[in-house]
Amino acid sequence: MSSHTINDVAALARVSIKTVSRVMNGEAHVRPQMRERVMRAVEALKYRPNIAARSLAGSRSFLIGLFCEHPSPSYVAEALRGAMARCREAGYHILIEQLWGDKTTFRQQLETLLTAVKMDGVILLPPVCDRDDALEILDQRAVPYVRIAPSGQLKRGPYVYMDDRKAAFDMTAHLVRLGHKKIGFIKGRAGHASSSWRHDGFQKALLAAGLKIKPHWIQPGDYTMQSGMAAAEQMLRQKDRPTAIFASNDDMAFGVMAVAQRLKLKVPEELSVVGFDDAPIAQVVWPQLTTIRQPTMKMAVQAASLLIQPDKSKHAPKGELLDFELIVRGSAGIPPRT
Amino acid sequence: MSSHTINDVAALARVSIKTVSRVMNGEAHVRPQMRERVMRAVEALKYRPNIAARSLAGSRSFLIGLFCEHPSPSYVAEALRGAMARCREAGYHILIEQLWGDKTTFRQQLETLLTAVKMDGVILLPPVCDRDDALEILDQRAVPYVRIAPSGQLKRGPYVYMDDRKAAFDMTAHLVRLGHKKIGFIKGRAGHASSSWRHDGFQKALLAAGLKIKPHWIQPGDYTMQSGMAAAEQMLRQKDRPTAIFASNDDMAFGVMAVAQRLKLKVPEELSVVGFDDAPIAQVVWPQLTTIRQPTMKMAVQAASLLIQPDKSKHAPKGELLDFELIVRGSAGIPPRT
DNA sequence: TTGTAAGCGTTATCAA
DNA sequence: TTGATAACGCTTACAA
Repeated sequence: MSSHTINDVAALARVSIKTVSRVMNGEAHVRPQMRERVMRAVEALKYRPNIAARSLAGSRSFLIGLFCEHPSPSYVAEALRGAMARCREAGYHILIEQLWGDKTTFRQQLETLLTAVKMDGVILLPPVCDRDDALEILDQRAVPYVRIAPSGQLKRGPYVYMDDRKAAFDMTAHLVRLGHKKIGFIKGRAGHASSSWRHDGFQKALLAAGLKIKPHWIQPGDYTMQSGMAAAEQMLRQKDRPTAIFASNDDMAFGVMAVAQRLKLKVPEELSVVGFDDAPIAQVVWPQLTTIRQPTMKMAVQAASLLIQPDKSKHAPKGELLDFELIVRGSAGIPPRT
Repeated sequence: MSSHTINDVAALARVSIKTVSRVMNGEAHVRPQMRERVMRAVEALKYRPNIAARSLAGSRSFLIGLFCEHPSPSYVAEALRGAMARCREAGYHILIEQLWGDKTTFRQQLETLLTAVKMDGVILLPPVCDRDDALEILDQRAVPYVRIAPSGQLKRGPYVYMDDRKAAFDMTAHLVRLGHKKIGFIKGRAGHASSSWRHDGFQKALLAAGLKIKPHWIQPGDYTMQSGMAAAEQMLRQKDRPTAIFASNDDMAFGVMAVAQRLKLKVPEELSVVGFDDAPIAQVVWPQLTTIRQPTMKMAVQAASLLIQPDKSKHAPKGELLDFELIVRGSAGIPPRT
């Protein structure tokens, strides 16, 4: 019962271990007849190559690192799902690691990690994917990596992403299509690349629709529910208030909904609210939130694929664009008649 | 720069590789002087033992598996945090794996996994921790495991858990202390062990307080928000309605809150609502939900510890009890005057 | 207390 | 197209 080794398989198939190795790795130059003989022995013994031995002897470890700063955000779970699914197909495994701290701590953690365990590649989740020090160490050690939705350093290495600007554009266009002419916007945290992209998309869409951009309909925010509430207060307490509010993320949109409720403004009859992210809660609040969904799982699948089957061509694109999803739920409707 | 091996360290410290090995593994019978000489070399070269080589040669792999059915639930992230923290201290790493499916699929997945990679131990999260087939395979291969909050098979192997019955008892006592005499209860999904424990604790507390248990104040549920809404309808539409409702989990409590809002019953002024789990949303709804918090992170720390330093004593307890937390927030208050 | 030598289960080298 | 044999970096016996 104790697991068999390559020697057992070789003995049973009456070939050398090298031939078994060739078959297991799908190498060429093996006669079909031999291949089949080996496969039969493999099946019979339920042989599975030992990952540690492979890692030690060969150039592959069948281990892929997934680095995050914190495992709680829902996109981490999504990414995990995608990465695990793709890895399982290919016989790879996910080593999940938490990385954080100032440059010194971080560097030490990462160096220790990389020398202790050889990884065939690494998937970098936000915000780790935006750390210069991480990229520097990985580059230096020639550990392949793919970043998920990075917000900067786009020339540094391969990444998968979605177009925040276009998503914000489309969401705004959706509101316009519903008939809204007075649309408010709550910006994300200053300094975050996503903040400016989303804001940009919003403005482009208003311009394209020939709508006015009133300064007091654009409020600052920092991606927290509190900031969403504050921004909503500002916009809704005024005489000339918007009929729809586009918050740069879901948390702020929930803040808007809370304020609307307090002001006895019915959503969506009197005020449409839309967000960005599709947080799990978006389906729990009432009305459910119209929002943008990042294809996080697909991104992780893609990232894992890039690491498992590295694209040898020199012309491999640095960034792979994946489609977002505009999720229409109940929180946005036609504007009230005036 | 390319990572150094044990030979480099031995050469630099002018000792044999065996001595280096002894030092790295904290073995006894090494003179302090030697130990220090080795340590200096280790520091100088920033040497870290290669995990694959250790795994192949020795009895430890420094790999701990974390098995879940789905990575999304918030307790998975919590457990991940705990396990990663504990593992990092000890130089271990977390291999996270998704396991699911019918007996055949599941068995195949697990067997493949276990023969491919040697793990020093495995942490089993719900609901995987309650699968006979999982325990059977692990037992058979003598892979150490610790289950987190299992709901059955308590004699089969070590586990960490919290006392659901006592938690439900305490929560009920909390409502009684606030002055409630008419308390409704929504049961969890039939068949789940937690359902009966929680129900049991509730009943014990009512008895202890000398309060009546009215049949129509106890409603069935299945842990979904919908079932919570249905149960709340039943209880609140009647003349003689409870002043407080204890839902067996947070999702159902949210359902209760939604119904209360629809019926224009103010929470907590006219109706107190409490839940169980401390889901992330519990802090987002308004009023915030009074609930019970499982010490999931601590459980995972404990579980990892048990695997890293296996308790050799024969008297090792099968189950380690950890304290829950009763989190008092705004959704429960004193009952309305009649 | 220290060191030598033999594996661990693969892949890589190179000859057949 | 195949196969002996030497790594890979470490732990484990066992000897000194």
